[in-house]
Amino acid sequence: MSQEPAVRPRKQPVQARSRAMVETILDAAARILIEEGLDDMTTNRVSERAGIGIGSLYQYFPNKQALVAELAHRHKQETLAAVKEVTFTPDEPIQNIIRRIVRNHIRLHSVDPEMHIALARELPRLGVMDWHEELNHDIYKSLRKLFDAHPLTAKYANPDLVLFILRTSVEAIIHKAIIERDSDVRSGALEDELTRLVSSYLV
Amino acid sequence: MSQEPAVRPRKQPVQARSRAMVETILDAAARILIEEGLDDMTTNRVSERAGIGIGSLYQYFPNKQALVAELAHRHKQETLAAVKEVTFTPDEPIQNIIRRIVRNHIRLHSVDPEMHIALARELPRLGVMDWHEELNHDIYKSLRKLFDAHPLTAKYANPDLVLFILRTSVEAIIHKAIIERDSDVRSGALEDELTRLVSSYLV
Amino acid sequence: MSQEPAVRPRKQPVQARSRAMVETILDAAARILIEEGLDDMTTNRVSERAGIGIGSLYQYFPNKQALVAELAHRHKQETLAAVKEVTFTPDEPIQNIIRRIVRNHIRLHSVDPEMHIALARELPRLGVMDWHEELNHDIYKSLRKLFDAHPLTAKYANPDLVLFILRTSVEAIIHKAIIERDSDVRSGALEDELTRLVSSYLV
Amino acid sequence: MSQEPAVRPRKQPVQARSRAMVETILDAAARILIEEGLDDMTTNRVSERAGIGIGSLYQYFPNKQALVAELAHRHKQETLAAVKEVTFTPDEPIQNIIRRIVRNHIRLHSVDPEMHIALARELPRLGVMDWHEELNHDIYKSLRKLFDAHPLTAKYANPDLVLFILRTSVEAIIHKAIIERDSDVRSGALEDELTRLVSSYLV
DNA sequence: TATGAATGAGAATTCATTCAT
DNA sequence: GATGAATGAATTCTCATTCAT
Repeated sequence: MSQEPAVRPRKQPVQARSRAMVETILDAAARILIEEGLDDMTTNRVSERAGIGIGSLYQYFPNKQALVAELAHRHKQETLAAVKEVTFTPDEPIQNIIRRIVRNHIRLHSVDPEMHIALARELPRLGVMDWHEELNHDIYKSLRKLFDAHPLTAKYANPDLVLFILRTSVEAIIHKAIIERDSDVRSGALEDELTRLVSSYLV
Repeated sequence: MSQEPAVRPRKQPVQARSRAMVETILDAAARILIEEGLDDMTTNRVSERAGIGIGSLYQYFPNKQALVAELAHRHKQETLAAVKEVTFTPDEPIQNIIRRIVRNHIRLHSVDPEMHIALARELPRLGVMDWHEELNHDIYKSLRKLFDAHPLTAKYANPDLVLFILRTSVEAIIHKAIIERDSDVRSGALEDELTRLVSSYLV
Repeated sequence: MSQEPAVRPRKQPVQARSRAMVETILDAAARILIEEGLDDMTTNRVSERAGIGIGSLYQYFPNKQALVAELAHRHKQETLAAVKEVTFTPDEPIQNIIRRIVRNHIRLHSVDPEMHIALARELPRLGVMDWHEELNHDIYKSLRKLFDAHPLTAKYANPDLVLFILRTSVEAIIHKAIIERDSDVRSGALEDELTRLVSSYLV
Repeated sequence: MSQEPAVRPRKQPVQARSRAMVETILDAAARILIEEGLDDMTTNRVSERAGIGIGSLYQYFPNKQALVAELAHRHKQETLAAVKEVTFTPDEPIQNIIRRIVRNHIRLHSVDPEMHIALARELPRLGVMDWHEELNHDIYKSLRKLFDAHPLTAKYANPDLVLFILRTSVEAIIHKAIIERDSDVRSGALEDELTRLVSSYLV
């Protein structure tokens, strides 16, 4: 408490420590969320597993909700980061375009499947219905572009509904296939079939 | 004890009261579940909203879990009751068959949409993943029959995956449409598009 | 409710029925008390096991406490009924007298050992410390007479303490032997040793 | 971190606080147990009387059972700590030996009589029948040694029963005398009489 | 800044007792 | 009288959050 002159590492990496701590906390939270669910993910257990004090956790997250929100946010970011916006030119064969969109979306779901499943399982009751939506935003934009660019749109009385159907089915199928049909995902069979589903529906 | 002329079934007061109480409890529970979620559906709040003593609730439901289970069970029964197994003859136009299957499934989800949504939101974390599955069983059986009866099957290398895709997409689309696109459901537009989706994919 | 003339058995054995009901209730209570303890002997369980309505139980016993009290009272009565006050003449060999006292007390504890054990286990916390005392009253009186009749008393500076010691030891030994050393009780070995203990101490 | 001159053990605040809290809780629990019994010793009342939050109680005792167990454990430890195993040589006058054993056992019961009484009153129904047994273990060992060392044993057909009788009577007499005959305990009269009881029985 | 002891509102559940039928 | 459905105070225990050190 008196004169500890040049003892402390100069230029204390406060930010670095903070970041590390946040990382540690989120890792612990993620593992518990995935393994035991949101109800058993108590803040005390998280801090314990993270090897830090519960007080420190509250230094970085004002409440449990914020912790979960950050978990979801991170997952979304990581996921979206893995996605390249699909671009195309109107004269490109539509099959190719669709296949690229589908492939992109499958990859998007493969980033951290465990977390994806856990969040899909736990978040609905937090009123975070838009979380999934946002993840779908990319494919939505791609499909939208496809619509607007191609003369297909004219064919449909209710293009909005068509888009809704495509989005929803592609999303649900991939989500469930990741959990239940891993081999089909890996083999490319899922990609083939989804491409066919969308293509045949659109054309 | 002998001739009581118009012996109206006397409505055994015991059973009648019991049933009424169970009904009251389940109604209260359902409303809270739908409006506020499973976490806020505490046994005390349910009894309070039902206008009965907490002890009475436990007279009929040994624990909270049993209450939720009965809610889910009821919903499943009511839902399945609304479903007529779709039958058809192989020479019938496939479009018709598919349309009937789709229509049936839409009706199945329209029984008590609020409860359907609430259960879909809350049950996953109770490990009741099979609940949705069971509800889908009917459409699954119909689609399976369609497969087996028609010479379509031969066309697919992986008929199992095709079936999975159809089931999942139809289910997810209807589920979400009920929530988000009520007008399309009512207008029949959803039925049209779904029929088209399945038809074009299968043929 | 109207005219059921000579249907009811004339001279309705109201009292008999009441008695039978009380008996049934006490039997059920006794069994549960012995087998599961006072905490698990809920009034509802008792009425259920007795095959009667809970309301009927409260017709005869104003509260749970009264039920336990009656159980204890009955046991005491049955026990004391099995005891013959030990009488003797001063010129009788003291060994014989002591043996008869001891034998009497052993028999006293053998009446309904299970209930005896159960009550000894459960009653202390109800503040019924005097229950055991009263049961000992008989041996106490016998010993007291022995003291007063024989010239032994003079020998002791504190005859009250001597009596206390005898009462307490005989009681405790028999009580515990009934539970733990059944064979010694039956073989008469306990009687022999207790007689010796008292005799050698007194003379 | 180097030379802090008179580094008084700094009294780790953590441990000190924890200990104090545990002590406070146990004190409150003990008082309620003694004064009102186990049934009225609710966890909330204990925490209230201890002047702490109920949550704090559960920080140190995982459940009510653990609290009672610790109370019993503490009492046993304190009691046993007060006892010096009685040793002797075979040629020592047996009266002396017996007197020392008796005296020892009396002291053993005098440690915290209120708690001793309360535990004896409440523990039986928790199935903790061995608690008293263990406390008696010391006198048992001493008596056993007396038996094995002296040629007395040969005299008895059933030495085991004799030992049982001695143990049970000495234990019961002391236990009850502490409650009912405090003056005799203090005056030494009890010690005298007990010595005489055992001596006359054994020789 | 990090800590973790302390908190207390609130959740699930039990059970002695009442009273309308 | 007999019944048993209904009651609700009371009990054990959890967990998000605070704050003194």
